[in-house]
Amino acid sequence: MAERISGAEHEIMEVLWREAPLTAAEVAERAPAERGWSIRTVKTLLSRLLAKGVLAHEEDGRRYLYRPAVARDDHVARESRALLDRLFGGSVSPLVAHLAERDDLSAEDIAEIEALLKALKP
Amino acid sequence: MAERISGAEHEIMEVLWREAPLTAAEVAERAPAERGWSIRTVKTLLSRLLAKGVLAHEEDGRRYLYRPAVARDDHVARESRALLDRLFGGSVSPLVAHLAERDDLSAEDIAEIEALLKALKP
DNA sequence: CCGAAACGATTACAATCGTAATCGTCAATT
DNA sequence: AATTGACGATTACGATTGTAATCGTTTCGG
Repeated sequence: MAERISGAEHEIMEVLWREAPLTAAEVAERAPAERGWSIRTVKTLLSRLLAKGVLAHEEDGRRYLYRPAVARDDHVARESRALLDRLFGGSVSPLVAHLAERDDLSAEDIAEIEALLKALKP
Repeated sequence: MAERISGAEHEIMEVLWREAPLTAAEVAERAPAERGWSIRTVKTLLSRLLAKGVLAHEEDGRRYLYRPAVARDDHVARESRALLDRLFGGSVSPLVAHLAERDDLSAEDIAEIEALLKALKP
């Protein structure tokens, strides 16, 4: 497993992580409108995701019902780790430091993170 | 600008962000050994990065000296933002929450982030 | 019962990527 | 002067990606 998911494929996965199972047509309806995908394109992406093993399908008459075969959380964890490794030596604090330096942290972000961390200590 | 840098290209950029200017041969020497790249491959990647405008070159006799044309910080900021947008609704605290839930935060991480945030307040 | 619509499967095709090899040229060595 | 080696430029080629179109088959509406 641990198959690579491309950008367009990811958008499809987001639809199915939000709601599943769905038919191809339903996925197409729920896909981000700004991509302007034809139903054909959506079906191609669904096939590729099936082939990669990150989607599962069950037959519903002549159609398929698709559902995720990997948890969003697992995927998110892998992607996050990859970014931290690639850009920040593998740990989070440099990321936070970086965002702080670039004034990319709102007061809310700061408050939320502090609350989170406080809750972590017993 | 804002050209897309691929994975292999990124490794080349890391070399030049660390030390520049360098000749193609020097970049090849310093590239991660585990990639096992031939000098040809490194040269191809350098050309592509030049074409994308993220590297600059100056002539040194018959050779080129390469140096970054974009700051690592800017690149890192763009990549980080892209990940936060794609996976966490655009803000950092969900990322931290996610890592915390998955026990992916060491005590050190927590301490460092707290120190960082404390330093941010007036 | 027949034609149209809908499905999944297969095929298409250009762009990017990873990984080079070849080509033409110049310079240093014999 | 002829040869060898190093350089950048150009070309190669299969895999992946984005974005579909076509094909063969089934089903549904008339």
